[in-house]
Amino acid sequence: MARPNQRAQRRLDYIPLISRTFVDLGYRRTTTAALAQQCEVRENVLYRLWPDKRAMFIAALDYVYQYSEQTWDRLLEDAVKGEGRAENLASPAQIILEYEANHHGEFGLYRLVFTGLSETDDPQIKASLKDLYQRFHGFVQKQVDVHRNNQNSPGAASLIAWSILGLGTVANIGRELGILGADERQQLIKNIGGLLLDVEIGP
Amino acid sequence: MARPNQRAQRRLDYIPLISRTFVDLGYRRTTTAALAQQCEVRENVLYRLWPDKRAMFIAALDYVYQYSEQTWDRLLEDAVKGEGRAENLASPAQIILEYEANHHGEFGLYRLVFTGLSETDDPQIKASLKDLYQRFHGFVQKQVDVHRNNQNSPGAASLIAWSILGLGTVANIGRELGILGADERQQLIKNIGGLLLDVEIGP
DNA sequence: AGGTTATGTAAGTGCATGCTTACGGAAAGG
DNA sequence: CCTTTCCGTAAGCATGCACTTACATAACCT
Repeated sequence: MARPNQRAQRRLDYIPLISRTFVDLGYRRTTTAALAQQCEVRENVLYRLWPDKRAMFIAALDYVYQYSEQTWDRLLEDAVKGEGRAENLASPAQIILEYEANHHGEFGLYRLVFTGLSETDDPQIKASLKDLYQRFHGFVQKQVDVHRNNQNSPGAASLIAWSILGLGTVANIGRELGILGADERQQLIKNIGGLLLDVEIGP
Repeated sequence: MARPNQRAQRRLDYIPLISRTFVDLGYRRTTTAALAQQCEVRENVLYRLWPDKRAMFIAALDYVYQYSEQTWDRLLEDAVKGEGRAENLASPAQIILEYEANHHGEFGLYRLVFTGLSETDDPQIKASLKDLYQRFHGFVQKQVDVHRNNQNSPGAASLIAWSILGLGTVANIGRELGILGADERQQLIKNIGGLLLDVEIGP
């Protein structure tokens, strides 16, 4: 026997570059040649790590979401640490809203989702996208639940989480198209998002 | 001279079919061959009516949005007529929310937008999309303004309109991916949307 | 050392696809 | 009737692109 394969590691090396390419170009416009160039290898090197282009895209989806969630988690951890001395009353949900209001989806999560939504005839891509969105919604819902102390009707947090996802989505579309200014975007996420967190939902 | 051309009319004949194809397949997966087949003509007939595939897509965008807005306008007219005798207190905004809660974006407007968003490197497509979204936002904002009697801070209606667009967007994504059930979708648009209409926005 | 396997480089293949060209015929105006 | 312009059909072209094959080299294990 000889040479243990390091495919797992190499996948990890290339995935950020691959993700960036899919984010910038979209699924269809991303050619395998472009991916290879971005990774500074030949195309067939990538084909030794994934069976086809679709698999590369799915891996990118997974990576970008995981990376985003990790970022939010770290953000919350840091907030907890810094909270010792101050009268910081912000809930995790508020902290994330504040953060997202001032950042601009730099991971490209939404762009991947948009381009993926044009490929939902492919069962695997659709399934990956579904999984991503469920995790995303679940994550937000958890924060909403904590914020509200689970005190309201059980479905409320889910609805609010969806609404907040909607805010983020439309904020990104507006920015992408150059319609929504930075200040308006900020208000949208922070003010409306903040209102949604505390909204009372009747039957 | 001979034979006045009827290109305008023929464009009108084909655009619904072309739109449907773009909605179903997305921009990239829609081949000119598929468009031609759908219209029951040869490809080159379409190329006599539009300079290229992109122009066909832009025409489809325009058509689908116009059709949607027309539908809402008619809905409001009908509501006004039927209102004579009853104690119907619903505002136009509420009527549209109610309608959208029970329908499912059958015009495919959102699907066109999603697929178009992967083509925003093309200046013409981006410009068309921007125009569409501005009209869409303007339309919703107008309804919100009427509902609120312009009484609040000037920016409020715009923010609320964006939020409602967000609700519609995420509702369509959730449905597309099979995550959001019909009932939850309905609540999202009607209940949360209704709350947003009357929300008070502080400074 | 030697054999096995991963990795690098290069070229190529087959098909899909946006778009074009060529031509025969039909309709309308003079 | 005759000319001019539009319309239908068919074939084709050039390119782009996902994916493959072939082979040389370098790394690792026993």
